[in-house]
Amino acid sequence: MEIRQTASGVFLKDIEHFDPIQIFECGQAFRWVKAKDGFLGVVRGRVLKLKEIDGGFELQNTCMEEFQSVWAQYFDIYRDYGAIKTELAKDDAIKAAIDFGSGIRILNQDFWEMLISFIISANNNIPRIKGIIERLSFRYGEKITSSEGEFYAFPDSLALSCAAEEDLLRCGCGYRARYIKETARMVESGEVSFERIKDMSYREALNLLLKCPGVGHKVADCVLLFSAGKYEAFPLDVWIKRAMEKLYGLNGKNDVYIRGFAKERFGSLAGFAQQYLFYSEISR
DNA sequence: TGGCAGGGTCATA
DNA sequence: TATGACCCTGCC
Repeated sequence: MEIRQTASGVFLKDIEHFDPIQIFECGQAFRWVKAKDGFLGVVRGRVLKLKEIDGGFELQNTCMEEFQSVWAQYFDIYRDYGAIKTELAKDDAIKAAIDFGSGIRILNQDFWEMLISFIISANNNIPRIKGIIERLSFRYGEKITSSEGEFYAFPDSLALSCAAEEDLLRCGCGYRARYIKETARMVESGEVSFERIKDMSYREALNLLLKCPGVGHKVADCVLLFSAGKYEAFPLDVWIKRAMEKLYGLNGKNDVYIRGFAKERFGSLAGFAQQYLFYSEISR
């Protein structure tokens, strides 16, 4: 892989296991949109454009310094996905899913944004989840003016803890409005924070997150996997259940059993397995 | 055009 | 441990 500064950004050449469509559509991110000549994302108060050119990818509206301090970690650039896939593919059943989503990477996203985004995701569909997040950002987030136009950052915890429930309802949050407000308060008070979560074991972190209203096992696993590097997390949703039933004959087994099965089979790589299975399943 | 299902969670029994 | 309700809206 070669990384170099260009006039318009940072160019990545010969990067393996990297497919923007798969990365942005494997269920982990809600704020990337397809533009006419690439992808536009609002990430940590910044707007990034990702464009495929000359057999590589250019990250526009950024520089080398910011690449090293922000984007390399965000895109998980330095992780050896080849090794992960080789290890997981020892299990024949998941091989096809890995080949299908071979360009997936697990993004390192903002803890607070993931927490609220996945509370919103409960019993909801993806287009609507994205719409709610956009409206919350527009209503409560900082405006970002970039060469690509005007965007709005994801609102901070103070903004949402102070928001009127009525206004959250107007953004389309529905019954999740009070969960968002209360969880925002818990984050604002420091009761729940990335600082605490990051140094905890997976199990401890899970138990802390479960104290937040609107956060069950699945939502907590998403937050831990997508923002805290807890790769043993295995978010178990209806899609993954379907995939696991088909691949491993787990029909009729309950969530506890399926999670135990995944832990046994995928171990510390369970989160990566989940992403390959999810993307493969929703793409059928 | 109406009715269903949707990246689950929570309360109740 | 198992059901049903739940805001709202895409989508068939």
